[in-house]
Amino acid sequence: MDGPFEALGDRTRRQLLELLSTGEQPAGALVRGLQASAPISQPAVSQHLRVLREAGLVTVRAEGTRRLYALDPSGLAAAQAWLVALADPLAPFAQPLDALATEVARGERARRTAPGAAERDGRSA
Amino acid sequence: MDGPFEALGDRTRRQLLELLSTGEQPAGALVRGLQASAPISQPAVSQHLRVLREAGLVTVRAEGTRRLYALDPSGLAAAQAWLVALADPLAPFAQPLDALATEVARGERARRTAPGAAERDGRSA
DNA sequence: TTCTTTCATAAGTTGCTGCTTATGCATTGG
DNA sequence: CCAATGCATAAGCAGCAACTTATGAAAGAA
Repeated sequence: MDGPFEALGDRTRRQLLELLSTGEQPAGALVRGLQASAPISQPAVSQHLRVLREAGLVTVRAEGTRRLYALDPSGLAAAQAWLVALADPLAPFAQPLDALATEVARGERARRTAPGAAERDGRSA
Repeated sequence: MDGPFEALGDRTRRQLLELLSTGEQPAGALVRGLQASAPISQPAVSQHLRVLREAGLVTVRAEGTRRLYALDPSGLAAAQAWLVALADPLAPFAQPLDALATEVARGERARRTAPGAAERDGRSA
């Protein structure tokens, strides 16, 4: 299991990504976040995070005794690129990443323009 | 197995979608298309097509004794919508389809307008 | 130091998923 | 009519993927 789509194929992992969409979070917070929906063990979450990491969908950063996870835009862009290439017959699957990178970059810029978006960690609202 | 991402999680099914990106095709052509890459049986392909259909990623149309398959844009848009919503903290997962539709539509237009000269103002990547 | 917290890994089990062969059901053609 | 083509479904099986409990390593607190 290596690709982004294989990682995205699991519901629990998608839920993890949704939790991370609010910003960088330690593994423990993610465990509690998932447990709010359904009973799951800490090792199970750790294994899911490993899959997401190897798929390039999240990044990890050690801070003290905690591991801070965050979305990896490049991995998400790769997945989006593939979907965009599918819908567009003009773009073959040679190097869809370029075309998508443009698309994503534009979205980024548009989003940065809007004020107020900086989250440190902390509990979700 | 019901969602689009579950369906996209399989490599063979993604290959089927790539084959369909060139346009509507009968099941038999898809079988031969896959068999060009790796040995696979006709029933296996039929089962994969069933999954894609139930996930809303492809549509079927009977014509005589053939079944013509085609990409289902709505299903693909739904998957894209989710990915875009992820990268955009401002858009919760309430109705991400609207926001994404806009984004995707813009990309479509941009691509159709200038096939090849995409990076006029963008920085190199 | 020892205890606690935070997280990853090891090992083992179970259920689902994707594959196969065999078969059935339409549609077309002789 | 019967045969052939095109595709779906049935049944069964092997492999993997996700889960569990148990354990260990690293960093801070007492």
